[in-house]
Amino acid sequence: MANVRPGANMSAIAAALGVSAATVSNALSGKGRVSPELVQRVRAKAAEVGYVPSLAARALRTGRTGVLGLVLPDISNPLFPQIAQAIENAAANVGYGVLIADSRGDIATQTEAINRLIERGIDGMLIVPRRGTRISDVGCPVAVLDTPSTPGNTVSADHWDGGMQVGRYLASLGHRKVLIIGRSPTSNVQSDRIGGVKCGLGSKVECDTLWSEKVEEIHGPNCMLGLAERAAQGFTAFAALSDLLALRALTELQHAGISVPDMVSVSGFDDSIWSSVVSPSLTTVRQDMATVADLAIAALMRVIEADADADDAAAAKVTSDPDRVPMQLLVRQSTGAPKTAVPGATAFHPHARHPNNSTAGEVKQ
Amino acid sequence: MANVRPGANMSAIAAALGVSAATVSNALSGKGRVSPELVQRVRAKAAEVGYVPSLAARALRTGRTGVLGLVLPDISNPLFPQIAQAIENAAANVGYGVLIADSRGDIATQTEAINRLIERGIDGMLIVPRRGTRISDVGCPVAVLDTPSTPGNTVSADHWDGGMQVGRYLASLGHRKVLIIGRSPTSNVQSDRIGGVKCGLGSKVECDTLWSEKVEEIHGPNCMLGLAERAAQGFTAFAALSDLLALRALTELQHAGISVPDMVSVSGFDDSIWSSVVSPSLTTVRQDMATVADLAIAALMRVIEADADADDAAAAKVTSDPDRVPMQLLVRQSTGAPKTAVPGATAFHPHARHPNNSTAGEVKQ
DNA sequence: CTGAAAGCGCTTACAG
DNA sequence: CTGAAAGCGCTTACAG
Repeated sequence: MANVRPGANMSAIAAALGVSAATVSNALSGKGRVSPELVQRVRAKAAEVGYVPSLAARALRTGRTGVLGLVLPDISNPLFPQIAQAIENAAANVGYGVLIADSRGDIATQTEAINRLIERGIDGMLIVPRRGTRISDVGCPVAVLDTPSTPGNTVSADHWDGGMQVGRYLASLGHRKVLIIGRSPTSNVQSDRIGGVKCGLGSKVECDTLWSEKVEEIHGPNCMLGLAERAAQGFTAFAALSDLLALRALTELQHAGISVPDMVSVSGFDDSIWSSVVSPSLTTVRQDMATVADLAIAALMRVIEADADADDAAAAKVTSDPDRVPMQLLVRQSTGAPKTAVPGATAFHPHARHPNNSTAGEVKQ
Repeated sequence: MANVRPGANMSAIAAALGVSAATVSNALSGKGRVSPELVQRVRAKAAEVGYVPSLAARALRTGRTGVLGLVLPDISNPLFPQIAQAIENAAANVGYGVLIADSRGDIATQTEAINRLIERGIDGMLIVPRRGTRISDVGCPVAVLDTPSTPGNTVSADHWDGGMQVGRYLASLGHRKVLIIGRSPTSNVQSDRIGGVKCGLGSKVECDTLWSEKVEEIHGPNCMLGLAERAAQGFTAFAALSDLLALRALTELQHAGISVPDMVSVSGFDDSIWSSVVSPSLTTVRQDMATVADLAIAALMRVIEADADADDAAAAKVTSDPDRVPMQLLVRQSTGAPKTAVPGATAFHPHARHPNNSTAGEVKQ
């Protein structure tokens, strides 16, 4: 009696209409050949009694649950909300539910989480893998998200292209000495972004890369990155590979009395909610997560259908090569042309910008 | 054949052992009285063949799916990752899965999302309600998260107490003019936090409240909040009711050349990942989300069990009054004693603080 | 302590 | 175009 269904099941409808349950099933699913007129009556009755199909029964019968699993490396990952929202929506659009699992940064937990999902009988799985994880055969259709250079099974935005847009844009503003700020060289996403940035900057721009992870090994977590010194060395643009790093750069520079964008420019990646709220708002690159999600779900659906028809069994996988989704540069206030005279870190104008920095004038390139 | 189960079901195990399926079921669940020796053999066989129970079949039989629904007002809510992670973990600990649903800030979508979950046969639901939403009878056990002043069915941290800790701390530092920064006066959470802050500050401290929503109505989204002017008026501490607002305050002040915490202090709420990464790192208040989640799940379990035993049917609800979870003040670098001379917004020392602002020395009060 | 039987609600060949 | 029947894999009274 834990169930709160309005009560009516197929048999009830069938009885009420004096037909068989099979006919009700066929009428409702539109599969079997039922007379249009009967279909109408069945539909009407179903609506009348507030019929809600039992997904459990259907799952038992068909072997498909209509549920997908979403495995995240670390739910506290700032990009997670965007991913989860996009996936949930894309799945709902094709009638699927989404069960979440968190691997808490731990690879053992990731395996555990995957197994729990499998035990729940999910029809397919979306995995945002932990860095350095190889997703092996998990025994159900899998789509891997967000690591474009991983071969096979992968759906992702074109991070390299996003990087190129940033590089080109900074070069066009006249920056000649750019510091790229990444977290870890082992991240495929960050590698792709860096490659793009460098390509976009071109060979005439001097550029160096700073890994926050390495600085932290020496100075501890969330330490200063020494950006004031870099600015003094003549770097006029700081291209962070995530908004988290960009925010860190922005506040560190401001803290040191270096005005953004008057003295140096800062940009990020991901268009997280925080990037538009800070002052000055951050120039960033947005990936079309909705499209990524749609592609991932579509790929999964293809495999699931194929699995159901032919008997390819467990070996089936999402086979399409990385689907590429364009990225979009959002130019906001944290970037601008460099000063002709490279500034030291002392003299500047605190009130150089007008207090009203509405983002209404956002430019999309 | 969409199923990838290792194959063996209860009948297979029963056959292999020459016993009945009922016995296998009883042995595995530990319910029926089966001889210890037989239990051993059944367990061994199950492990040997890699038996995975069919949750679908169990659900059909028992009317319980072992799945909970998590309804979120807006997945892009910065607090969502923490909530989702805590809930997923707490649910997994009691053998439950978590299906997510996003109401995308829309109240119609929220209803839709709730219905979708119900149709999937979830055993219970956790709702982080949209502001101003009244969660009526949804036809399954419900626990409401995060709005402490909502009566009944609610589990949440003690936001009022968190506010009081901030207020007391700022007063103890010597601040005598404090600006509270909230988003919207309609938020129950924010109201509670404000009440606490004011109480903690005591009657001798002058304090004013700024609502970002109201400022934005005039100046547009993400506009400046006019904090530099407030600093000039003598406000020395800015107590934001969320880290998002705190970050906005921090960068706006820095942007205007006002040094934090040398000239003014800034604090937030929620301990989001961003608050520890910026410079100076933000003093904030952390709620013990794990405990909130545990309480919520426990309350839900209680109702679900009761529902299964007695036949209280659909009316059953989480009845316990707001469970109170303590909040924890994390003192970081964005707060300090006020300057004796209230500063104007011009002269200050850009390099007053040492570049290495490791958060290792975090103080917990 | 163990087993035979019924049934959860659906879908799917197979007859008619 | 419609129906009778079997069965997905489990659990739960009920006998023995």
